[in-house]
Amino acid sequence: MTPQRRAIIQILVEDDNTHPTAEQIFARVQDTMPNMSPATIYNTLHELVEMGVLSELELGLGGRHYDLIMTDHAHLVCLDCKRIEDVPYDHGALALPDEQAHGFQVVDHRVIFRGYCPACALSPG
Amino acid sequence: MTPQRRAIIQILVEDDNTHPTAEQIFARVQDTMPNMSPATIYNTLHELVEMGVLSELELGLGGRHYDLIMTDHAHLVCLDCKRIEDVPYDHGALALPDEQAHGFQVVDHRVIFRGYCPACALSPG
DNA sequence: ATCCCTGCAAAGCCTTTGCAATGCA
DNA sequence: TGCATTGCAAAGGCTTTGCAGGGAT
Repeated sequence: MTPQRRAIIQILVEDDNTHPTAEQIFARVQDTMPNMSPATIYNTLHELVEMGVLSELELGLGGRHYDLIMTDHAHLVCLDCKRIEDVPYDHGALALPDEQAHGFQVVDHRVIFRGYCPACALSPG
Repeated sequence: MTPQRRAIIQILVEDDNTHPTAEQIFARVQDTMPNMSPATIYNTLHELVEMGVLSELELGLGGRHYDLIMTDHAHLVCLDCKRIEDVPYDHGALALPDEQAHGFQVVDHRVIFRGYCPACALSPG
């Protein structure tokens, strides 16, 4: 547990629910540790994912977002401005029937709702 | 409708359910049109997505996969070998309650089941 | 003749890698 | 002291852009 890792985790805890990308985390961490390298960010994020503390999300927005694992939830994304919201979701609610599982051991599933946020629904573009 | 577009569409129709990436399509199209440029692939795919013929999938596998829109289905991915399977899924089955929608106009949602295919479940790594 | 599409080449963005130096335990 | 971690710099993969040539209508 190094200062670098503490700083990264702190950003994730403070900015919970912004779902930052590695790049955004990198940008923010510059404030306190201006010469942290990208490699450190990526290393740390991967380890935290490995440890099960973070989840890495691909939401169809063209980047990888990192999310502290707090509770069961799905994501709601604005296809226009890329805003991301958490929504409550019970992962027990949806199961893949055995006969459709192709013999897979299913470990989890993810749900993404896509649409337009209030602002973008009014003025598309 | 140019020969290039026909070739790309044909690959998608023939290889339905392999969910190729742009790169994979690019590689395959070389067989018949060796000097098609990447730009053409990407342009065409984007247009087809725009037209609603294809959907672009980010499945957490680190690339963008293209899928002919035939029928309602979800995706099942192997976290190890990255195999992708279609599974039947009724998109009417899951709805986001208004009070959780943050005012969004929800247009659709996507479901990804994650797990390990039979081969990878036996010999992980 | 016009306009859209193509190929080419280069740049771009994000991420990963290799290696030497650092510093934590 | 020893070993994991860091920073740096460079490379890598994939995608996008700009521009000029070419084909189709």
